[in-house]
Amino acid sequence: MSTVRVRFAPSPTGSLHIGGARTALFNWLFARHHGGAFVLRIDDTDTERSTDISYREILAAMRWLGLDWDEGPEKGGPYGPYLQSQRQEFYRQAAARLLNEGKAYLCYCTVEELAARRKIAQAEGRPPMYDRRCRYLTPEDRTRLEKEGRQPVIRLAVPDQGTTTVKDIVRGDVSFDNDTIDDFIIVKSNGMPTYNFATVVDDHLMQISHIIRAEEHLSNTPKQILVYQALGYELPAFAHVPMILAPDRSKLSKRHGATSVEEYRDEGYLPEAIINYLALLGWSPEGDEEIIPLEEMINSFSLERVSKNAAIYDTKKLTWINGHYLREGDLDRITRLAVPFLQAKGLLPDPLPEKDYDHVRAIIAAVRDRVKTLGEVADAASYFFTDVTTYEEKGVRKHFSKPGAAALLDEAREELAALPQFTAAAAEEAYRTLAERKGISTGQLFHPTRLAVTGRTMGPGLFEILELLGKETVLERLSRASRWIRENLA
RNA sequence: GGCCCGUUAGUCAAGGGGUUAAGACACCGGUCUUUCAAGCCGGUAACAGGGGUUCGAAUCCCCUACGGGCCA
Repeated sequence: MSTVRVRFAPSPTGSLHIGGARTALFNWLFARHHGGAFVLRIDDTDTERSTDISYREILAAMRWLGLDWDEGPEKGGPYGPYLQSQRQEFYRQAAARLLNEGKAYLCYCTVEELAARRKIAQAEGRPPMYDRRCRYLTPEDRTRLEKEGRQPVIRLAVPDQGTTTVKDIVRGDVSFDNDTIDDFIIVKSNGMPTYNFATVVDDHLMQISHIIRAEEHLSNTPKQILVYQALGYELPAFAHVPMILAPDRSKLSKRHGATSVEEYRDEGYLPEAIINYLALLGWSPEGDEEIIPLEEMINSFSLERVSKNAAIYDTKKLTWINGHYLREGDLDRITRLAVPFLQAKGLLPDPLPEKDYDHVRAIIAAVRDRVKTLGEVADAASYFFTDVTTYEEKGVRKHFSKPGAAALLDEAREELAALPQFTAAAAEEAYRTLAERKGISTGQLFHPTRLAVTGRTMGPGLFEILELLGKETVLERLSRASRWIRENLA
């Protein structure tokens, strides 16, 4: 079996978006499944749009997701450099060879001329393809055109008959008639290679065995195959994975809300949740499981089980998966990840004093069952770190408005104040005894207390909250609530 | 416009000639509970349309529609 080598080749023109991350993940899973190499290559040939910030963001996002590359930027490898902008010499050589062998030619037509001819062709109902007029230029023509100061492009001499078939692992054989492919440009007038050319040269030089990429590249593949053939390169295997679309079925873009990995990270999604969700978008394991540990993903991943149809990106399931990992994840790790979110809201000092860590961890343990993201942890836990100044209106109506509500809180406060050991169990016992003595239901006592100490009607178990808050705070909040009721509801 | 790909519930998605057409998210109901979640139990909901082929089509073929992509 020949070695599996795959690559992910993003353009550094923005942050790593969900679609790119999914493509990267499929490549990564395929490589890990086969014990092959996952290569990261940066397609920065578009010097206008490529930025260093984007480059760094993409690398950071890949690392954050855990998609480590075996060869690539900041890592190196035997087939570098891994930035296309630094590989000009390879493209130049390949193009020169094609020119020499008569498989490519210089074209002096200007963009304006081309546009004009295209317009005419369309008006006459002909396909707007390049008419190949420079393919058969005489040396005299060429000198004349060059004297005019024209900067030539290099075009591939495409056969005008026959078909080119893409053998695609996901979609089967897809054929294109060669006469629908024009003599496309492989090197621009500024000397830069086009995508269809550079990618072939690099994939060959880097010994890529399987090209796994988004479906939008399927239509470009016959052109690339023609380049492979002209250059005498062996063809890799192709696998075009379906696109990820926005809820309105259009291409995913910024106007659809969060679409980049960074944004999800900042909202408090866990990398393993994003990986898990993305894996399920376009691929399905054989069983019924939706929560799939990474190991198992690697074991069971195969391109044969990648679906053909585009998927609409919907965050509801992602959020559910995230909630799952938040609940099940190692508590220390979740705590470490949650702390920055609490600090960002000003609920915790930065850095967090070592002595406070256990307390914070206990709070995270109490609230993480009822939230879906780390961002929500901060909301859910706010009253542990800041005073309660307002009470949820619905709760006030239900629990504070009854006659005697304030007196009841006072009474409860007395009981708690008398406790020698302020623990959840002791508080609960005191409360149950008090409720019984007063002949009221436990709820009639529990609900107003919860509202008094948290300002809310929902949350973790009441006595867990009391213990976490500590005696002093609880007593203080009970008196404050009692006072508030007398002042506002009397 | 030409070429290419696709179409199973709101969403992901299994199923590839014979199935009561899986499962998950979401939604709704029940249960548990001091609340809210989680968990558990249950429910609503789908083969784009039309022609073939076949004893039999979600599954194979053709057309149409719709969606998407590529080329400028």
